[in-house]
Amino acid sequence: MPRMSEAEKQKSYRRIVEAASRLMREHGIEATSVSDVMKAADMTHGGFYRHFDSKEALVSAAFDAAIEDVLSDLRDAPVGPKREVARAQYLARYLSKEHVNNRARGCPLAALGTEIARQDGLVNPGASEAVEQMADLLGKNDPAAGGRGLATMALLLGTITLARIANSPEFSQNVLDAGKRGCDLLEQHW
Amino acid sequence: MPRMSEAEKQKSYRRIVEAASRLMREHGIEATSVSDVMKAADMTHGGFYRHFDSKEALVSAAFDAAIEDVLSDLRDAPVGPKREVARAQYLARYLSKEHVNNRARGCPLAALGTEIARQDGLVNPGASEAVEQMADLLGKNDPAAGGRGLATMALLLGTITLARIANSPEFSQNVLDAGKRGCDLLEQHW
DNA sequence: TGTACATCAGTGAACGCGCGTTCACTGATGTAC
DNA sequence: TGTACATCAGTGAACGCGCGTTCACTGATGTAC
Repeated sequence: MPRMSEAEKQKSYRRIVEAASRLMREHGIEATSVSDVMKAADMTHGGFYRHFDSKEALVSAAFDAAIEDVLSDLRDAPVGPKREVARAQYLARYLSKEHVNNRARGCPLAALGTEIARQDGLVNPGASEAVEQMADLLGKNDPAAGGRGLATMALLLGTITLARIANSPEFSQNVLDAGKRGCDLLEQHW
Repeated sequence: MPRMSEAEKQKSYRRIVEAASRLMREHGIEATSVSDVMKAADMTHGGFYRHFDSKEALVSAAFDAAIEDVLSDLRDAPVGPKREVARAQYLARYLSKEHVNNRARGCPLAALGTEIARQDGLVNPGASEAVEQMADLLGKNDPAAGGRGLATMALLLGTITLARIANSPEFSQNVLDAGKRGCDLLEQHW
């Protein structure tokens, strides 16, 4: 039945990136194979290279898509009180049980952080930019407080990681509560 | 020339665990093969299974060794003012450029955190215990402050992860400075 | 203490397997006239 | 508008490779008498 139309090709591309973004957050980059991704996108592995030069290129696209996925609400809220509401919502959602348990749809930095910190290739510039962007969104409201966004972000990221390592729901909740309190303190006293 | 004496076998075991602990922190668990580890321990891969049932068992031992490596100074300091000094030193070393750049000898939670959060097998109980232990050491001095250790730990972990993702030394240093200031605030106001 | 023998730490070839990537092929799509 | 042809998205077999693990083998170690 090939060949597909240009419009169909774009749909395929989006299915591939979406599947990769989900699977890699869930299982990690190395543990997600090109075949896994293509299966999840309802295709066979052979067609992959009509869309990407390499797995590495897919990783980069999937990471960017995940960042967009997770940051767009906050970024698109107009500066002012609406932004503040969006920010509070963002923090509450970030430090929730749902986020701890739903890696596939959660923050890609929390899902892949240590794996990305090791990669020297294509992803790294995108990841570094993502950190700056997210820190800006979290911290910039009082411009004197340069590092508050970064510290908040580090606390969020670390909290989710620890909450996911915790091997009981109670301990995991303790971690989340400590992270929340820490966030509040940073906000009040920075 | 085999077989080796019992004493030699124990030395081999320690070389394997030490090499694994170093290589896995540096390159990640999945990216470190049994062969890589055995080569680094000056042996061939075949002998590995005289010491471990599987790679998974090695991961567990290597993780525990890394935790011991990184936490023993702090744990062994006697409670009281000496413990406080050790704690301050620990924080300063944790949030240093050297720690950012020396993954192989650094905190295994910062090196492997998101990879371990995904593992359901042997490592997880050890990792969860390590979190509790480290949080205790960091936070317990005023016992009312239950979660302070956890929050501090999350902030440390997240800061190192972000500092390693940052793609310029300046940005990386900004992250470290923000983390330090955050730590101080948690300490003063918790 | 000396001898005979079982044990087993380490070697290196081999196993099946899944990985990332390539390729000949198919046939609908897009294009040129 | 219709026809002839090049393009190329997707298929599925195949590639070399490195993985975790197994195994027959070696010979020094440890043990029993």
